[in-house]
Amino acid sequence: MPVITLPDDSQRDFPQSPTVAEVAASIGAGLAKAALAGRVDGRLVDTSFRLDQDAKLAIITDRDAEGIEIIRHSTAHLLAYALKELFPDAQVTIGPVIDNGFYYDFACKPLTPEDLAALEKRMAELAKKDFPVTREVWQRDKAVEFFKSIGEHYKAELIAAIPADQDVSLYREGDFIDLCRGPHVPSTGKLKHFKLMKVAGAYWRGDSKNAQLQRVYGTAWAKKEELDAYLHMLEEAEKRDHRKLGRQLDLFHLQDEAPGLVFWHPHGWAIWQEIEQYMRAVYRDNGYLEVRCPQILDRSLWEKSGHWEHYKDNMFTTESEKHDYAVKPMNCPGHVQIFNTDVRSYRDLPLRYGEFGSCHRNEPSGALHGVMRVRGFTQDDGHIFCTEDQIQPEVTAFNDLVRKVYADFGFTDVAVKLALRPDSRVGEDELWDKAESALRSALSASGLTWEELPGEGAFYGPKIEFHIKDAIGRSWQCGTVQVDFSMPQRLDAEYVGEDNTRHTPVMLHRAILGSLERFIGILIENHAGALPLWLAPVQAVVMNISEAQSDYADSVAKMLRAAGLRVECDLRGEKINYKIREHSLLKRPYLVVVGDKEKAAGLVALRARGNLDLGQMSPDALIQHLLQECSSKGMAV
RNA sequence: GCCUCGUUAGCACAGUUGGUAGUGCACCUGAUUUGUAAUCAGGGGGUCGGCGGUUCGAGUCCGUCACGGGGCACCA
Repeated sequence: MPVITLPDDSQRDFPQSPTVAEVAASIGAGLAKAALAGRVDGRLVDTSFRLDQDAKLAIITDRDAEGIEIIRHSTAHLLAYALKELFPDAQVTIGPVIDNGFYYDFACKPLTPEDLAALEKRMAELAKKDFPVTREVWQRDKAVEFFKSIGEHYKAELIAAIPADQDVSLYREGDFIDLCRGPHVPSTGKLKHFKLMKVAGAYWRGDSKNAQLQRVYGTAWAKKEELDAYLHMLEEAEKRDHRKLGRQLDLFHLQDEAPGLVFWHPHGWAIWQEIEQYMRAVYRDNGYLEVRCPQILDRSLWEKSGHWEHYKDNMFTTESEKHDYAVKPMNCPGHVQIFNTDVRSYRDLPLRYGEFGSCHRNEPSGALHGVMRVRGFTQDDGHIFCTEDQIQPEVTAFNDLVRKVYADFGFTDVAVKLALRPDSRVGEDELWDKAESALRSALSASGLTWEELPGEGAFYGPKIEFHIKDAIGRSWQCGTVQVDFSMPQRLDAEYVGEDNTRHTPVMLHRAILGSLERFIGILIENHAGALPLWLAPVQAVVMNISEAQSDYADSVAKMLRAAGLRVECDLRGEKINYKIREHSLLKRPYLVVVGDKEKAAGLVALRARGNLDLGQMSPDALIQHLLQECSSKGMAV
């Protein structure tokens, strides 16, 4: 007679072993209806699961995170069911849950958008029939045979990879049966708010040598409002697309003759310069020495650094007078060359070099995306040469610096990840232990919490990654700090220690913004093009109402420019409404209007982005207002 | 690089079952001198991505190449 303990610690006795669904029903009819699954002693199970001994049980509904995952997972199965109905020759493979939804990979003919619409319709029909979803346990070999017999060879291959002595669970709904660990919703009627998003190619087992499958992406939610909100977020993301805004706001362009390389227009370059000058001050105020290294270096150096062997496919190479050269894909070897030009003492360490390093990498054409992923980019790259004992304090200081810089750009939600040793790596395990624990203690010392990613580190050392969250909830990896024991050695960097013998320094690779191109793209999307005043390419537009005030307008613009502000002057013979509209669409932070009244009083009328009337003020007061907002890095609305 | 969907004026798009191209904005000219999100009138502009094919006839159908979007793979 099992005793079931519920999350509120209340206990219920049952005369015989109840199922999860029966326990839910004993609590209330509403809960019975809402139940999607159960968590029994921490393990997720179907509502049909029978509790034959004492257990802790939580009923999972769509208000639980697990509930939504189960809905998404079951919706993926529903998609497979619908697809097998429409295309009986198709083979199913895998269909996992992902952020906001799910996907399912199929071996079948290429799917069109019309196919997606038809699939979605069929899914809705199948859901409406409210088929029970039932679980069956099979012997592994029988399951393999069964899937082979119905022509599901991918599925058979997946099951064959499961140990022979292990039973497998299959789920059946209507005429469809699929291998799955579960749990699933009790019936297809629980699946109401979903949408198929897109179809794309994907490789079997994620390997480009394998067959290409058709991957259908979908989204699924517990409530209609959640689905609508998600679709709205996607629309919002589309509106914020930096490629579109880059053209509308005349910031940059790309063209066929220079794939993955950006032409920065005057307004885009103004943003760039503001950021570069800001970061230059960050270097200066934090003990970095700015340097500049050559773009092109001889092959022999790249061979020594290991790039020629490990990174050649991504490097642009060139030849002159029988010498091979490569355009630099990274700045680190150059910085080591500067380090090596003198005998360094332990007293010189830590030695920090910073560079706005322009790098080129021959990225695959399919990887290119606006200014976010390019072939030519500039990093706010720095390398710190230090001793092993200095790793921890240097990394701690860097953690603080990164978050301060992000805050200045308006990003306060920063996730930290620690990527640990990969299988293929250089260096003794002892060194890795030391490096990883130095990074961990640096993170603790900074008061940060972090997620660890085993196996994701670089071959030369572990790394911390900083991910910033933007205004619509998307996450972008920007900053990183990496410990490198290998390159200083390969490139013969040395310092003389306290013991008067030569040692190899440790090198920390670090970047805060990552690539300037990409960071500007992120800023554009984060602010939907309406950059905060200090970054805005044009900070104010002075405009006259009629020709009579053009001299005065011009003199106001000159005063603002003399104060260091980026200002345009619009003296065209257009109506003020027209000018306001045009400059508002260009997302200019401030519009300065002067008419006869302002001219006579020596004032200006100020309008801020977002339709805000700030009234009249003197040009001096305006300048104070703008400069103060710039220095506070005040955020755009 | 692979799969897929696209490519029509500077930009955003329309173009019905094949019958030698349209709309809006932008641009140019003229008039208007305007008080906080579009003044009026006129005008110019396209080898419909390239090449080949089917056809009396192709923006429209077929093939191919280039480029772009999305995804996959890649991202030291």
